[in-house]
Amino acid sequence: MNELLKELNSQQREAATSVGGPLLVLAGAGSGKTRVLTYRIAYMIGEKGVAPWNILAITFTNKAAKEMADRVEKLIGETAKDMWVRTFHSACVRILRRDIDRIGYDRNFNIIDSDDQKSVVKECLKELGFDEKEFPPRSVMSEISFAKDKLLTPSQYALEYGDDYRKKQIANLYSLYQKKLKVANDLDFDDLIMLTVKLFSDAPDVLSFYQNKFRYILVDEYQDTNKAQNELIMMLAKEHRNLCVVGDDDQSIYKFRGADISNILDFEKEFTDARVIRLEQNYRSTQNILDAANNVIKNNFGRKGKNLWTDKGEGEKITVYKAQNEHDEASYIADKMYSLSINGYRYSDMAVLYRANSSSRTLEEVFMRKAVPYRVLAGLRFYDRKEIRDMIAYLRLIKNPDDNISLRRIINTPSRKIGKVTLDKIAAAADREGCSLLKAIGNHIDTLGASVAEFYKLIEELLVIARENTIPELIEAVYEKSGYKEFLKTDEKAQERDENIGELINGAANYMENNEEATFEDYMDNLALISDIDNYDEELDAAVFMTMHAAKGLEFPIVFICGFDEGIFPSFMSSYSSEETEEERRLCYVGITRAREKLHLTCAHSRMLYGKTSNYKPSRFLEEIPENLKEIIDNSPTIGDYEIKIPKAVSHNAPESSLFASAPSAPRRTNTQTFSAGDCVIHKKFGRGIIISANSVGNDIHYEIAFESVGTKNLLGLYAKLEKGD
DNA sequence: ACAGGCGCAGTTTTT
DNA sequence: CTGCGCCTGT
Repeated sequence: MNELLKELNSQQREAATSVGGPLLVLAGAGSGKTRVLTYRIAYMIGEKGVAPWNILAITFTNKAAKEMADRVEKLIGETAKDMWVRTFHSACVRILRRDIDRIGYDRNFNIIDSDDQKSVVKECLKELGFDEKEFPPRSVMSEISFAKDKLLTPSQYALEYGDDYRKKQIANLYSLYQKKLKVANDLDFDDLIMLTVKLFSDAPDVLSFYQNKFRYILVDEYQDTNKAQNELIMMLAKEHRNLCVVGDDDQSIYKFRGADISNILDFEKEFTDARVIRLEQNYRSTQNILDAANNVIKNNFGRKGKNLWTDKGEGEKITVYKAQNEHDEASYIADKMYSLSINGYRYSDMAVLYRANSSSRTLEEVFMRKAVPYRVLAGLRFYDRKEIRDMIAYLRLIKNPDDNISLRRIINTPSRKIGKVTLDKIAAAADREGCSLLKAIGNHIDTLGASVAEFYKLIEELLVIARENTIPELIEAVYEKSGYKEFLKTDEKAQERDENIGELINGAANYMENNEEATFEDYMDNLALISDIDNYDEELDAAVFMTMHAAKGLEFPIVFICGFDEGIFPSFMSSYSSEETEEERRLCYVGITRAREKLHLTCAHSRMLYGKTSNYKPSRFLEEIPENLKEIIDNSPTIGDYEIKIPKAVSHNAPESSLFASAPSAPRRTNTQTFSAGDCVIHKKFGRGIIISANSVGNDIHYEIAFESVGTKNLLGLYAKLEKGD
């Protein structure tokens, strides 16, 4: 154990070994936070004799939970399995499954996701006669979510905000929404937290059971907690007061979804005897990168204050590229990456970060054209795909036949000719008789027509199958007997969707293999909470594009951040309040500190947004980085250029090539020699090879070349500097 | 019940 | 410029 502690610096060691009482660890980016947490747990169990089952470690994502559990297990072995290392939500599900009946709910609840939430909100809007334009479902959802984050019930919300006309309406919607969920025995993600808090306050014996169980509590990413989550932790920690929270106020970037930075800022007020430890030594980046980050973030008020340092040395300057427009910007990035790849970097060492996902489009176009390998981390997650969500809705209805929300989703998917009129009839009956939709169908089976009767029979049949078969078999049966499989055949993406459902079945089989004791219910909880399959393929050698939000917690040797323009980053959406601008600045801090060795920041003089081209000023965040840390490459048009070229060209829709052919960043044609299939060529890095194919791409030629030493590569003539071999 | 056309709005996202 | 939601016509 003492050997282990030698691997920590003195602050880290102090954080790992201060076991009793409240502790706040302010862990700067790249300061070895996860290492401290895992060593701390190992130390508690190994040295202090703390029982693993007395430990609760809370994270936000499943990925983080899994990583922490794995690392602790590596340090101390199997016994680690007795700890709870869970996300807020999965811990709450486990608590609620045991005791939610104490507060008048059914233990067999289903968990719905935001897509279902939205359809319930829409139902509510319709029933109350509200206009979707005046009350966009998205904003109603987030209002309800904020209410729950603040632990406000519909009536408390109405009391608090009822003076505001709009909020009064929202309160009505919230109330109806809640009623619908309750009838369907569904909980949304926010309910999981809020109801656990309610359970703890209404049933003190349950609370004291968990207080006694979890004598040692650790919370990661504490700056991301909302009020409800904080309250939950405070209730649990109150008795034994062994609470260690780890976070970085400068990396709080989730206010928009309810994170309350005051939880971390006020921790010392909550616990006046709290010990505070700062981890400021950074093991990730060069000093120049850290100085840039420090200089940006110091413009924020209301922070705890921290200054990252490293013993790695200065490193390279930060390159700032001022592009003419977004195409030029993307070309710069692609070209730079290509030349780095020639100089020994792997593409997977490089990332492009941006403020909003929409930025990926131009990047993709340019990278595609230049044949620079990339992948985009965003897009649809596996469980968000329509076909998967439909299958899950069937499963949820089977698990909990009261689940009206799931029933509505699938009663006419695939089409069974059950439309609005029939559904309204069913809903009216259910309302009258105070039962679920499916029960109402059962009660009136003879009057609702053949297709409804057939649907009812289908569900009954599936309920039997669920009782007698394994989960993969059940999903298979749902897929076939519901007619979904047949229905997919007419879909344009038939094969892909079919494969996805195959993947769902595989996943279920895997889950059951790894969790032999698991029930259908456990599997469904797992589906609801582990909503993204980890398809991050580390092996694939491609540059990765993602938002700065998505990059939190990751690091790359080479980082490009694009869109450093006022209005883009910081986004004009956040220009109304200084609070929001500060959150943007924290996002900038997160982005910069992802880089290990080299950072490129780019802005563009003009860019097209929403179909309109306009001019932009460089981001204030660029100005906040001191001159001596930056190396500026200015490719923005001079005044003369700008007046002569841009307006005319744009207004006449000139082809891109005539506008930008002379852009200095465009690769210079140093070698106009071209080759065709069968020719022997020599490449500076890959050596001798034979051209397999040559296809012109724009004004360039795309070669597929079989090299003697490195195998087949795809290269572009303009970049590859090929010479004739013999 | 569904396809096709129009009009409008437009960050970030885990569970 | 997109994508989504509503409306209309079959």
